[in-house]
Amino acid sequence: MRCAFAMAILNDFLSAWMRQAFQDCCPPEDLAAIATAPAANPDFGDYQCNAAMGLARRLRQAPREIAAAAMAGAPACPAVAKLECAGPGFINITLDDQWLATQIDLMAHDFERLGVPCPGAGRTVLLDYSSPNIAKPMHIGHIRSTVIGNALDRLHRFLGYRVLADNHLGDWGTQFGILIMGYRHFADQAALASAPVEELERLYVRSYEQARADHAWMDQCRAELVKLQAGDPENHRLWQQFVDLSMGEFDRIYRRLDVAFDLTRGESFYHEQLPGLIDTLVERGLARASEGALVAFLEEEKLPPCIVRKSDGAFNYAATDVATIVSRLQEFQPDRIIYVTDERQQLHFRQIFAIARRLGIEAELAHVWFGLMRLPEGTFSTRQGNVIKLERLLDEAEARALELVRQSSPAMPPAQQREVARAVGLGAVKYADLSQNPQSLVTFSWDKALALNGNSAPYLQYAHARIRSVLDKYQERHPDIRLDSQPILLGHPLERRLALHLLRFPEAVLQAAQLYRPSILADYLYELAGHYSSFYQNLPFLKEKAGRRESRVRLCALVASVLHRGLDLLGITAPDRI
RNA sequence: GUACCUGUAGCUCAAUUGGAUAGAGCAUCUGACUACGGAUCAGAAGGUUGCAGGUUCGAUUCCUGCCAGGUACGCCA
Repeated sequence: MRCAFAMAILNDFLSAWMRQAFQDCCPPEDLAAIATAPAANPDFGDYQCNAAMGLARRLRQAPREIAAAAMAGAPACPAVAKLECAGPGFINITLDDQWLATQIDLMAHDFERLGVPCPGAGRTVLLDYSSPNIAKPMHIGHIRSTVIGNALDRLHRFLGYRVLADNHLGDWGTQFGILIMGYRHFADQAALASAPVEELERLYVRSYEQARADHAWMDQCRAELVKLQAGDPENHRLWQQFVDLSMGEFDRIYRRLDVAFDLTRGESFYHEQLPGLIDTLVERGLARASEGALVAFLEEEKLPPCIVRKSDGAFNYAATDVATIVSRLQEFQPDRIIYVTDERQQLHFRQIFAIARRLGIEAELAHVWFGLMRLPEGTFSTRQGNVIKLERLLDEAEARALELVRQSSPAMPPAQQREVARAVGLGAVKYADLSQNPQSLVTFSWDKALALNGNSAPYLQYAHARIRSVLDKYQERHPDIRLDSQPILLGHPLERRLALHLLRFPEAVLQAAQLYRPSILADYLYELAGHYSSFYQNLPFLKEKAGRRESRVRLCALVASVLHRGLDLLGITAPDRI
C-alpha cells in the first residue's frame, strides 16, 4: 500500500499514517485516538507515537507486542527513514533527510502561505474585541483585549475566514447618567477643549464620588440615563458630544497600535431593538417579572437568574448583548461569534449564550477571556484614579527602544531610527501580552511589559533583521546565482533541527487560532528564533563552500519569511534593519 | 455560601491537553572578541510542580478533600 496523504500539517500526516499502521491490530472505535507527537527528546527520533501503551489494557497484550505489530503493519512511507520501539512501547519515528529537504523546498516556494492551509474558506467569524467605554481613557487594562483580539483577527483572516472585527463600544450604560450630572455641575469648558477625555474622566470621577455619598444625586443620575434612553434631545446631544470626543482619542490609539475594525458599533446601535427583544423573551416565556425587574431564569442550565430589564425601566448590558447577537446573525450570518473580554464577564456570557440558545440560535458562540491586569498594589479602576494610560505605556516603550537603536545603529538616519523604535517598542508591549497563557493573572510591571531581551519581540525582530542583512550580503557577492533552484542539504544536526521546526509552522498557526491562544504561535516563533540563533552562531554559511552555502542561505531566507509572517499574524512588524 | 480561574526554579512564565530525564527568560556564575550584526551563542547552578489522598504501565495534567490568592454571583458594564 502506498502512502498517499497530503502534507499540510506534518503531525496530522504522520498520525494518519500511524492509524493505517494500527488498522489491523486496533479496535476500530479506538483508531481515531491514535496520533503522533513531536519527540520529547532528540534521542527518541523526530516524532513519537504512544498509542500502544494505551491499547495494552483493552487488548490484554503487552504494549511492546502491539507496537511491534503496528510497525510491521505500517505501509511504506517515503517520509520515514527509521521506526523503532523503545521503553514500555513508544514508537519512535525518524524522518528521512531527503524527504525533509523536499518539504522545505516546497514550503520555500509557497511564498505567500508557507504551507499554511485555508480551512476557513467559506466561513464567517465575527470577532468582538477591544470594546472600551466612552468617556474613559484607554489604560493598560484595555491592551489585552485589543492585542489578543487583533491577533485572533489576523490569524483567522490568514486561515481564510471572512472576519468581521467589531468594536462593541460601551456607549450606552449607567456611566452616562453619572457623566451628564458631572457635566452639568462641574464642567470646565477650557479643559474640555484642550484635553477632552481627561476632563470627561475628571467629571465622571467627581460625579461618581458625589453619588456615593448622596443618594439623591445617584437617583438623579439614574433618571438622566432613563431620559437619555428615552430619547431626550438635550441628553442625547451631550451623549453625542462625549462619544465624538472619545472616538477621536480611540482612533489615534488604534492607528498607533496598527489595529483596524470592520465595524464600530456601540451598545447604542442596538438600542431600538431592545423593546422588541424583551417582548419576544416574555412571549416565549423566557423572562418574567420579578421584584419589579424582568428576569430570565436559567435553572436548567444551572445558572443564576439574569436581569434583562431593570425595575426603573432601563435596559441593561444583558439585554443589549442578546439583541446584539440577534442583530449580527440577521445581518451577517456568521458561523461563529467570538468575544474577547476579561475574566469578570464569564458568568455574563454563559447567561447570554444560554438565552441565545433558548431563542434557537445555533451559531457557535465563544467567550475568550483573559486574566485581569493588576498593579502590585491591587486592581485599578477609573473611579479610583490609579490607572496607567495606554499612551504613556506606548510612549515609554518607544523611548526605551529608541535609546537602544541609537546605541546599536548610530549610523542609521534618525527618521529610520524612530520608525524602528516604534516597531520594536510596540512589538515588545504586544508580545508581553501575547506570549503567555491569556488566562493567567497578570501583574503589570514596566520592566516586563517593556523587556527588550530574552523571550521578547525584539529578540525575534533581531533574529529577523540579522538574516535580512546576511541575505543582502549574499546577493551582493553572488548576484548571478538563482537561489530557489539550489538543492536543500540537511547534513548537520543543527540544520536538521531547524528544518524540522520550520515545517511545524502551519500547525502552530492553526492551533493558535483553534484554541484562541496566540501564545502558541509566539512560543513557536521564539523557539524558531532560538534554533536559528544556534545555527547562525555555530555554522558558517557565507564562508561555506558553494552548494552547502546556498542550502544554508535558503534555510535562512525561509526562517526570515516565517518570522516575518508569524510576527505579522501577531500584529508585530519585523523591520529589515534594526 | 455557590461557581469559575490561578498556584511549577529566587523572580516572570512554558510543558505539544495522560508520556520517557518538568523546559525557557531574567537575575547569579563560567566560557566564546580578526564576526556572516555580541540585542547573540556554549555551559554551570537553581525543583517534594501549594498540601493530602485516589485513578493506572505512567499524573504538572484527570477525580476527591483541604490551604492560599483572584474574580463573579437580580437592578454596574
